[in-house]
Amino acid sequence: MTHHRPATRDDLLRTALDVAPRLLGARLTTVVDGNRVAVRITEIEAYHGLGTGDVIDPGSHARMGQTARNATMWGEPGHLYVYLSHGIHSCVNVVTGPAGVAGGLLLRAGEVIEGTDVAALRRPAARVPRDLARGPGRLGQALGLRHPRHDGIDAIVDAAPWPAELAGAFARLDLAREPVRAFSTGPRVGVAGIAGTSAFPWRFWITGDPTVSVFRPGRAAVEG
DNA sequence: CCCTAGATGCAT
DNA sequence: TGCATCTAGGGG
Repeated sequence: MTHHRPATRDDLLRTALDVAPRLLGARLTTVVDGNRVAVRITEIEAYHGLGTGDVIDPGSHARMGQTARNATMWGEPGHLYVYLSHGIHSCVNVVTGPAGVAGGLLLRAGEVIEGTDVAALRRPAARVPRDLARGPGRLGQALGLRHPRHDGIDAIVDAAPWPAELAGAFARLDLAREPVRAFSTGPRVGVAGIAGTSAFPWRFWITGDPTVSVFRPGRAAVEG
Protein backbone atom coordinates (compact mmCIF):
# COMPACT_ATOMS: atom_id res chain seq x y z
CA MET A 1 0.00 0.00 0.00
CA THR A 2 1.46 3.29 -1.09
CA HIS A 3 1.84 5.98 1.55
CA HIS A 4 0.11 9.29 1.09
CA ARG A 5 0.04 12.70 2.74
CA PRO A 6 -2.58 15.48 2.50
CA ALA A 7 -2.19 17.69 -0.56
CA THR A 8 -1.68 21.40 0.10
CA ARG A 9 -2.58 24.38 -2.06
CA ASP A 10 1.12 24.95 -2.65
CA ASP A 11 1.36 21.52 -4.24
CA LEU A 12 -1.07 22.72 -6.90
CA LEU A 13 0.12 26.28 -7.37
CA ARG A 14 2.00 25.77 -10.63
CA THR A 15 0.45 25.18 -14.06
CA ALA A 16 -1.58 22.04 -14.70
CA LEU A 17 1.16 20.81 -17.00
CA ASP A 18 3.76 21.17 -14.25
CA VAL A 19 1.61 19.61 -11.54
CA ALA A 20 0.33 16.67 -13.62
CA PRO A 21 3.00 14.06 -12.80
CA ARG A 22 2.50 14.54 -9.07
CA LEU A 23 -1.20 13.86 -9.30
CA LEU A 24 -0.61 10.41 -10.74
CA GLY A 25 -0.80 7.91 -7.90
CA ALA A 26 -2.58 10.44 -5.71
CA ARG A 27 -5.71 9.46 -3.82
CA LEU A 28 -9.05 11.24 -3.96
CA THR A 29 -11.55 10.33 -1.28
CA THR A 30 -15.16 11.45 -1.16
CA VAL A 31 -17.93 11.09 1.35
CA VAL A 32 -21.26 11.64 -0.36
CA ASP A 33 -24.56 10.70 1.26
CA GLY A 34 -22.54 9.15 4.04
CA ASN A 35 -20.75 6.77 1.70
CA ARG A 36 -16.99 6.82 1.44
CA VAL A 37 -15.12 5.94 -1.76
CA ALA A 38 -11.46 6.46 -2.64
CA VAL A 39 -9.65 6.14 -5.93
CA ARG A 40 -5.98 6.02 -6.82
CA ILE A 41 -5.59 8.31 -9.81
CA THR A 42 -4.05 6.59 -12.83
CA GLU A 43 -4.83 8.91 -15.75
CA ILE A 44 -5.25 12.68 -16.06
CA GLU A 45 -5.24 15.48 -18.61
CA ALA A 46 -3.96 19.03 -18.22
CA TYR A 47 -6.03 22.03 -19.29
CA HIS A 48 -4.94 25.63 -19.19
CA GLY A 49 -6.83 28.85 -19.71
CA LEU A 50 -6.42 32.31 -21.05
CA GLY A 51 -3.33 33.71 -19.34
CA THR A 52 -1.71 30.42 -18.38
CA GLY A 53 1.72 29.75 -19.78
CA ASP A 54 2.85 30.93 -23.18
CA VAL A 55 0.17 29.47 -25.40
CA ILE A 56 -3.62 29.48 -25.21
CA ASP A 57 -4.99 25.98 -24.80
CA PRO A 58 -7.61 25.65 -27.58
CA GLY A 59 -9.07 22.53 -25.96
CA SER A 60 -9.86 24.11 -22.61
CA HIS A 61 -13.25 25.19 -21.29
CA ALA A 62 -11.42 28.32 -20.15
CA ARG A 63 -10.09 29.21 -23.60
CA MET A 64 -12.59 32.05 -24.02
CA GLY A 65 -11.94 33.59 -20.62
CA GLN A 66 -13.97 33.38 -17.46
CA THR A 67 -17.62 32.34 -17.72
CA ALA A 68 -20.24 31.11 -15.27
CA ARG A 69 -19.56 27.54 -16.31
CA ASN A 70 -15.78 27.55 -15.90
CA ALA A 71 -15.59 29.95 -12.93
CA THR A 72 -14.21 27.25 -10.64
CA MET A 73 -11.20 26.83 -12.92
CA TRP A 74 -10.24 30.42 -12.14
CA GLY A 75 -10.49 30.04 -8.40
CA GLU A 76 -8.25 28.65 -5.68
CA PRO A 77 -6.20 25.53 -6.41
CA GLY A 78 -7.40 22.35 -4.78
CA HIS A 79 -11.09 22.86 -5.43
CA LEU A 80 -12.93 20.51 -7.77
CA TYR A 81 -14.22 21.76 -11.10
CA VAL A 82 -17.15 19.47 -11.91
CA TYR A 83 -18.77 19.96 -15.30
CA LEU A 84 -21.52 18.28 -17.28
CA SER A 85 -20.39 16.37 -20.34
CA HIS A 86 -22.87 15.67 -23.13
CA GLY A 87 -25.67 16.65 -20.78
CA ILE A 88 -25.19 13.40 -18.90
CA HIS A 89 -21.83 12.76 -17.32
CA SER A 90 -20.24 14.67 -14.46
CA CYS A 91 -16.49 14.94 -14.96
CA VAL A 92 -14.06 16.05 -12.28
CA ASN A 93 -11.00 18.31 -12.44
CA VAL A 94 -8.58 19.33 -9.70
CA VAL A 95 -8.04 23.08 -10.06
CA THR A 96 -4.40 24.18 -10.42
CA GLY A 97 -2.61 27.52 -10.49
CA PRO A 98 -3.22 30.55 -8.29
CA ALA A 99 -6.61 32.23 -8.02
CA GLY A 100 -7.18 34.40 -11.05
CA VAL A 101 -5.43 31.99 -13.39
CA ALA A 102 -7.41 29.17 -14.99
CA GLY A 103 -6.09 25.63 -14.88
CA GLY A 104 -7.19 22.13 -14.09
CA LEU A 105 -6.37 18.46 -14.26
CA LEU A 106 -9.18 16.28 -15.58
CA LEU A 107 -9.30 13.02 -13.67
CA ARG A 108 -9.72 10.53 -16.50
CA ALA A 109 -9.37 7.24 -14.66
CA GLY A 110 -8.59 5.67 -11.34
CA GLU A 111 -8.48 2.45 -9.38
CA VAL A 112 -11.10 2.18 -6.65
CA ILE A 113 -9.17 1.38 -3.47
CA GLU A 114 -11.87 1.95 -0.90
CA GLY A 115 -15.64 1.61 -0.95
CA THR A 116 -15.70 -0.81 -3.85
CA ASP A 117 -19.16 -2.00 -2.84
CA VAL A 118 -20.58 1.52 -2.89
CA ALA A 119 -18.88 2.29 -6.21
CA ALA A 120 -20.32 -0.88 -7.71
CA LEU A 121 -23.85 0.17 -6.68
CA ARG A 122 -23.31 3.55 -8.31
CA ARG A 123 -21.92 1.90 -11.44
CA PRO A 124 -24.25 -1.00 -12.24
CA ALA A 125 -22.92 -1.20 -15.80
CA ALA A 126 -19.43 -2.07 -14.57
CA ARG A 127 -18.95 -5.83 -14.74
CA VAL A 128 -15.42 -5.90 -13.39
CA PRO A 129 -13.69 -3.75 -10.73
CA ARG A 130 -11.28 -2.35 -13.29
CA ASP A 131 -14.17 -0.54 -15.04
CA LEU A 132 -15.55 1.16 -11.91
CA ALA A 133 -13.64 4.39 -12.52
CA ARG A 134 -12.12 3.80 -15.95
CA GLY A 135 -13.07 6.96 -17.85
CA PRO A 136 -13.91 10.47 -16.61
CA GLY A 137 -17.68 10.02 -16.52
CA ARG A 138 -17.34 6.70 -14.76
CA LEU A 139 -14.87 8.11 -12.24
CA GLY A 140 -17.22 10.96 -11.34
CA GLN A 141 -20.09 8.54 -10.91
CA ALA A 142 -18.06 6.12 -8.79
CA LEU A 143 -17.07 8.96 -6.46
CA GLY A 144 -20.66 10.23 -6.29
CA LEU A 145 -19.68 13.66 -7.57
CA ARG A 146 -22.33 15.39 -9.65
CA HIS A 147 -22.82 18.60 -11.54
CA PRO A 148 -23.80 21.18 -10.42
CA ARG A 149 -24.07 20.13 -6.79
CA HIS A 150 -20.41 19.39 -6.19
CA ASP A 151 -18.81 21.92 -8.51
CA GLY A 152 -16.35 24.01 -6.50
CA ILE A 153 -16.01 21.86 -3.40
CA ASP A 154 -12.63 21.95 -1.72
CA ALA A 155 -10.42 18.85 -1.71
CA ILE A 156 -7.69 20.34 0.48
CA VAL A 157 -8.18 19.22 4.05
CA ASP A 158 -6.07 20.69 6.81
CA ALA A 159 -7.92 19.09 9.68
CA ALA A 160 -6.64 15.63 10.41
CA PRO A 161 -7.67 13.08 9.66
CA TRP A 162 -11.33 13.89 8.93
CA PRO A 163 -13.44 16.90 9.86
CA ALA A 164 -15.90 16.22 12.63
CA GLU A 165 -18.80 17.40 10.56
CA LEU A 166 -19.37 15.95 7.14
CA ALA A 167 -21.75 18.60 5.93
CA GLY A 168 -23.33 17.25 2.77
CA ALA A 169 -20.38 16.26 0.65
CA PHE A 170 -16.74 15.97 1.45
CA ALA A 171 -13.65 15.50 -0.69
CA ARG A 172 -10.04 15.00 0.20
CA LEU A 173 -6.92 14.83 -1.96
CA ASP A 174 -3.76 13.07 -0.80
CA LEU A 175 -0.53 12.90 -2.75
CA ALA A 176 1.68 9.83 -2.96
CA ARG A 177 4.84 10.33 -0.93
CA GLU A 178 6.77 8.56 -3.65
CA PRO A 179 6.14 9.84 -7.20
CA VAL A 180 5.07 7.14 -9.64
CA ARG A 181 7.96 5.20 -11.12
CA ALA A 182 6.97 5.39 -14.74
CA PHE A 183 4.38 7.45 -16.53
CA SER A 184 3.58 8.08 -20.17
CA THR A 185 2.25 11.10 -22.04
CA GLY A 186 0.25 11.57 -25.23
CA PRO A 187 -2.56 13.50 -26.93
CA ARG A 188 -5.72 14.17 -24.97
CA VAL A 189 -8.80 12.02 -25.52
CA GLY A 190 -11.83 13.29 -27.41
CA VAL A 191 -10.41 16.77 -27.91
CA ALA A 192 -11.11 18.25 -31.34
CA GLY A 193 -8.63 19.83 -33.70
CA ILE A 194 -4.98 20.61 -33.05
CA ALA A 195 -5.62 20.59 -29.30
CA GLY A 196 -6.22 16.86 -29.50
CA THR A 197 -3.00 16.06 -31.36
CA SER A 198 0.56 15.38 -30.30
CA ALA A 199 1.11 19.13 -30.50
CA PHE A 200 -0.54 19.04 -27.06
CA PRO A 201 0.74 15.85 -25.35
CA TRP A 202 -1.11 16.82 -22.18
CA ARG A 203 -2.50 13.42 -21.20
CA PHE A 204 -0.58 11.59 -18.47
CA TRP A 205 -1.01 8.03 -17.29
CA ILE A 206 0.71 5.44 -15.16
CA THR A 207 2.48 3.20 -17.63
CA GLY A 208 0.90 -0.22 -17.89
CA ASP A 209 -1.88 0.37 -15.37
CA PRO A 210 -4.97 -1.66 -16.37
CA THR A 211 -7.45 1.03 -15.29
CA VAL A 212 -6.18 3.57 -17.84
CA SER A 213 -8.88 4.27 -20.42
CA VAL A 214 -8.66 3.40 -24.10
CA PHE A 215 -7.41 6.20 -26.32
CA ARG A 216 -9.97 7.71 -28.64
CA PRO A 217 -9.01 10.55 -30.98
CA GLY A 218 -11.15 13.67 -31.05
CA ARG A 219 -13.11 14.84 -34.06
CA ALA A 220 -10.79 16.09 -36.80
CA ALA A 221 -7.85 15.66 -34.47
CA VAL A 222 -5.61 14.78 -37.37
CA GLU A 223 -1.88 14.76 -36.99
CA GLY A 224 0.04 17.11 -39.19
C1' DC B 1 -32.98 32.67 -31.90
C1' DC B 2 -31.58 28.06 -34.21
C1' DC B 3 -28.11 24.82 -34.80
C1' DT B 4 -24.17 22.13 -33.86
C1' DA B 5 -20.74 19.69 -31.44
C1' DG B 6 -19.05 18.57 -27.16
C1' DA B 7 -12.74 17.02 -22.06
C1' DT B 8 -18.66 10.41 -22.69
C1' DG B 9 -20.70 5.80 -21.96
C1' DC B 10 -23.36 1.98 -23.28
C1' DA B 11 -26.13 -0.92 -25.99
C1' DT B 12 -26.58 -2.50 -30.76
C1' DT C 1 -22.56 3.18 -34.94
C1' DG C 2 -26.43 5.50 -32.73
C1' DC C 3 -28.30 7.64 -28.99
C1' DA C 4 -29.09 9.98 -24.36
C1' DT C 5 -29.64 15.00 -22.81
C1' DC C 6 -28.15 19.81 -21.89
C1' DT C 7 -25.47 23.78 -22.94
C1' DA C 8 -21.93 27.06 -24.65
C1' DG C 9 -20.86 29.46 -28.55
C1' DG C 10 -21.19 30.71 -33.35
C1' DG C 11 -24.12 32.07 -37.21
C1' DG C 12 -28.39 34.12 -39.24
